[in-house]
Amino acid sequence: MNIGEAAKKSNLPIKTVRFYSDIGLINPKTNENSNYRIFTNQDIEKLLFVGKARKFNFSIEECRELLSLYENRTRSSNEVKKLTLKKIDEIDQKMSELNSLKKELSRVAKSCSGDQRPECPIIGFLANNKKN
Amino acid sequence: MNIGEAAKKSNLPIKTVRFYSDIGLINPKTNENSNYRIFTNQDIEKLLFVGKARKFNFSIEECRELLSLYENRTRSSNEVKKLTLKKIDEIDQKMSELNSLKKELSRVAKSCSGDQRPECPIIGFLANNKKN
DNA sequence: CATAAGGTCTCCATAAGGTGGAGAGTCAAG
DNA sequence: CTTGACTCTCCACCTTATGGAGACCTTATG
Repeated sequence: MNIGEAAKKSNLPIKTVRFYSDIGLINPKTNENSNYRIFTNQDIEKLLFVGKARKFNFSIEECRELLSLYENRTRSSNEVKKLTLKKIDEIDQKMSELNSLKKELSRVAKSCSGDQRPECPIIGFLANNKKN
Repeated sequence: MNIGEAAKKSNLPIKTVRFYSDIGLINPKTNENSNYRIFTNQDIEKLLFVGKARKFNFSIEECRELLSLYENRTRSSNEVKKLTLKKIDEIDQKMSELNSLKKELSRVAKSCSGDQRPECPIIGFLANNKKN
């Protein structure tokens, strides 16, 4: 099938499918006459796989890795699990960063009267390099 | 002072200071002879301000806005507070996204034996386009 | 058969927020 | 004067796409 149908079936924008093909995440064949990309059902499966993995915050390179594990019938589930646990760790880290961020911002926001006067503890906080 | 000292004092990489200067976030004077940038203490303050705001997830454009509020002695604290509350909202949203992401990943990771066998529910999960 | 509409192609630009390197100019010390 | 350390500008690259231009292909219709 052509790229339009492939895009529809994989729920990805055409541009994205073309991009994934450009970077070799998938390798559709090429019609020698028209130069059109030709997608198989297997390509669609891979696109769906990648689409999902991307939604789950796996990077393109991780997707590439997962795809090769996906294709490798002799790989151990261990490798896949390791990648997943690493991803969970990253999410944890990100969340705790965001959490402390939020705490500090909430604190300064609370201390700001938010009125018409120019005095603002938030600005003071951001400008103060000595503490915090 | 020159850019090297400015970078040290503001705890930013030289390249970043130059970048901020290029995009007009700060506007150091220029030595006409050497073409070197000349930074004042006020420039350092601004750099520290931006450095901190960036850490707190304010975008460059938001930093630009904050800087102009910072410099504007007649602005109301209201405007600053509004920007901060918006930022807190964004953080909340991001956190809840990450949270559901983590839940799903944890679930599939838990269901994976992580051994030498190739059977892996994670791969199955990512490959399955029909449900979840 | 010609033409029009719609698909597809490649190439380039843009986004954010920088980072890295090349090659040239500047400055201060020995 | 030379050496080394700084700094300059300009360009490319990173990630993950997205948007448009201009050209080519395919299919349907008159």
